[in-house]
Amino acid sequence: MNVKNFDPADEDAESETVNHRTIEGQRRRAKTETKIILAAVRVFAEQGLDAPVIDDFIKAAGIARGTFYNYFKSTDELLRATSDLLTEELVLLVDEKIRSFKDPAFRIGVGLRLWMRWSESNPLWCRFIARVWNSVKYERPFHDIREGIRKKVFVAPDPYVAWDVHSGAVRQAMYRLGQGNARLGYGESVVQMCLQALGVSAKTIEEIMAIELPDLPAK
Amino acid sequence: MNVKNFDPADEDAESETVNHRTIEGQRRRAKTETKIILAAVRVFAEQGLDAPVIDDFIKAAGIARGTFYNYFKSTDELLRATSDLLTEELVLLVDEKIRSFKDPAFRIGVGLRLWMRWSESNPLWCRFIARVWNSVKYERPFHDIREGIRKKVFVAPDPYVAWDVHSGAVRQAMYRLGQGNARLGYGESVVQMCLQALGVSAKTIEEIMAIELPDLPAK
Amino acid sequence: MNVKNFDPADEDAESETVNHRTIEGQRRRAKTETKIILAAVRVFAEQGLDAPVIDDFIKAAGIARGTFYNYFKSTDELLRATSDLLTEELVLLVDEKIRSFKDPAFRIGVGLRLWMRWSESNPLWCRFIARVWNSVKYERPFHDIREGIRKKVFVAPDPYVAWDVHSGAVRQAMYRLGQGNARLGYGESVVQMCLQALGVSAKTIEEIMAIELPDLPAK
Amino acid sequence: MNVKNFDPADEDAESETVNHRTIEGQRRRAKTETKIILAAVRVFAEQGLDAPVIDDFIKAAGIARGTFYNYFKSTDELLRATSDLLTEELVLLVDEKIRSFKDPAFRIGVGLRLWMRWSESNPLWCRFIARVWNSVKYERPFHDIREGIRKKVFVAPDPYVAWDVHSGAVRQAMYRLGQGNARLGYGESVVQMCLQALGVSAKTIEEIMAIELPDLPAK
DNA sequence: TATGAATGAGAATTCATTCAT
DNA sequence: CATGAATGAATTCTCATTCAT
Repeated sequence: MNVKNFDPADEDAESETVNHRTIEGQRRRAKTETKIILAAVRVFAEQGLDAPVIDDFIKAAGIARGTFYNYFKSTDELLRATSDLLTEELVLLVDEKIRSFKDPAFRIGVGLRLWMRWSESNPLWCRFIARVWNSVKYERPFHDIREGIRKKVFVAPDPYVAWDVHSGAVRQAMYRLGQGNARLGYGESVVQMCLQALGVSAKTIEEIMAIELPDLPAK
Repeated sequence: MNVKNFDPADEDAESETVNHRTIEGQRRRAKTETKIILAAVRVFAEQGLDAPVIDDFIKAAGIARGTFYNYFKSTDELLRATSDLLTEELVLLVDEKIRSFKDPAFRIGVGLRLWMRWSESNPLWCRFIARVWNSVKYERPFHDIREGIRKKVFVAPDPYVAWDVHSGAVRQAMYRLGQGNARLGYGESVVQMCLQALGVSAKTIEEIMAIELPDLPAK
Repeated sequence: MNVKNFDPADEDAESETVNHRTIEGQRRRAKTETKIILAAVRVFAEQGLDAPVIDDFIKAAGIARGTFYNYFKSTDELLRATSDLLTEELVLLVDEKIRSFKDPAFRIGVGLRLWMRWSESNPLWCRFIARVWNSVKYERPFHDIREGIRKKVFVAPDPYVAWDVHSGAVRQAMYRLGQGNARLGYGESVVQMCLQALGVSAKTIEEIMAIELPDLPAK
Repeated sequence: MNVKNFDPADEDAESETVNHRTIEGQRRRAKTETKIILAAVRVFAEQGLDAPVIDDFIKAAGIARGTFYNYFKSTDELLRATSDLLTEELVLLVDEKIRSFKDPAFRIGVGLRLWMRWSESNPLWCRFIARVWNSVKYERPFHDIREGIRKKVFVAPDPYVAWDVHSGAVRQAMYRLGQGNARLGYGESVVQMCLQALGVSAKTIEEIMAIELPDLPAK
């Protein structure tokens, strides 16, 4: 999770990102490309981001060496595509479910609860996402945090610090879930502490946690 | 004083020679190892943590190809050793400075302030530590957090979640400082938010932040 | 004639192309493997069986460094493959020529005479075979020996001992011929003594030695 | 087992060899040298003759790298020394026990029986000896064979062929015993077949096998 | 003599990339 | 588009040998 830099200028980054994603989504349905990316998820999750070599991907995908180069010029490009695909789905889903909340604390809180629920049922996904964390592009929460600070819903010296603390905590939670040794209810506890970190009052936290979550579609 | 053996003839020239050789050997060994690690710091600084190859290290250290393998089996092992050396120093320093605080909130808070101050003047060090974060052995803060929760100084569902949120936030701060684009005072802000995350009251946070830090020895 | 499928449309261009690619690939693969092995024979001949390094083989075969590893993991594996190729030829030849003899003594005797004649004109081949002796798979002679003992044609406590004595003697003969300092008629003498070792009567030995051998194809 | 060449001139080789051995035996008592050689036996037996590197020997012997070079210039020199030491003991023993037999068939037969008995209780020794076979210097049996042929005790076209067949058979027996899967009485059977190979009559073989062997000193 | 750190030439191995089919 | 054999630069790793202590 990375806010590119400390320059608060690019307000419209979000809409562009969404647009980009949709188009990519279309193009990517091509059978072979999807096959490669899906195989890549496993490979990256198992071996990390630097270790795997092209051979690992083609074996996992069951394609020929040359075929790989018809789709990706390097493992790095594949990594980016994989990361995009895996994030896209959840990001769109979460953003849609929380659109109706006006209070940024509720958007952050409920959004994170949805995120954690998804995560808890996909350790492999967590392992992957924890590894690529700093190159994942997902800026909505940052904007919520900024808005929350402006509206005194959150207590923080500035939105960048708040974002780092918040996203760092979530990333570590992803890592933990990826290891598979988190206790039951771990995700909800993480959400509570993240809200507490943002200075949300105990009462509001309680309200947020009481909201009944909508069902997520199965992965 | 305990004299093992009354007969001085038993300690002949041979055994003294052997002893001398052994000690001398150990000294030389330690010297070379340090030389390699110190050179590695430079190399990692210049090239990043993944790029350098063994050739880079031996050139920087001014040693022979084979000598490298007498000490480390891979660049990864070297990275680990380097990190250990770099961490050890700060860990000892911090632990010593905060020993006198009885309140775990103060130990965590002041300890983290010292940690951040050091970090802010060593971006390279931050890149290192962010990279090897999950294999760094530093358990004192976890014990402080557990104690703090028990004593109701901290508010958290359980110490493991609190630790994940806390350490995740710090790690992300390390990453940010390693990038070199944090604003002035970033470190102190991170500390405040970490304390807030642990449920420390605003007043206590203020007290902790008001404590004048001792000077750290220059790196 | 069996036509699997009546509808010729099922076999579209794609599958034919794939099939063609596969066959073509296999052909090329076999060609390169043969090229490497044939070059290896020369290299082993010039340098002996232990000295040559991978570089020697790739230079002799005129292939790239990496290509070698597409076929063999080590020089040892190459040695084995080379020996297999070289043995196979003679084994098939000998077995075919002696098939008509009903008496195991004649099969062993004539087979060995053919083997020795071939050996005497190929010292290099002898060095090879002596080197890999214990991993050569050639079981026909053992079966002949067992049958011979059962039929009282051979005199031996048990077929395993007989086989060890017999094969040890032949192996040593291979070694001798590989050294290149055997006298004229050495091979025939070895055959006589091997038959004598198996307890064949002088008269039968004489008969076996009197048989005119068919020509062997030139190597 | 190697008779250097086909030139029957060096009649006095034996006495020189014995003399040489005795002197070597004295020199070799030096503690460290013996330690190295004894360790080398294990190493060679386990790894073969080409595979082991100096590191293997110094680890097995528990000495320093440099110390090795105070005694041997190369692994090859060590191999020769090891081979000499291991052969020497048995060779002297056997030669002494059979000195009284006037008939070369009895010398060969009883000598081989002693050799096999020793071998059957030392699989490690067999493995080693099988590997170095062709560089072991032991010429007494060759002289016996030559004498036996001259005296019509043995039936063979010439002593060199007889020697090859004989020594090849024994070597293979060493290999078999080294594998540890020979049946009880294997050694005696090998002796019988070796005598049969040399054309000794069934009756004489029986006599030779009936001789009660003297005890061998424990290894 | 014994030690073991240091050496560096040389050998083994990997792996991204090309390309004819 | 798919295939997979071929490539060779880059890198890793081994190991006999030296030498100061």
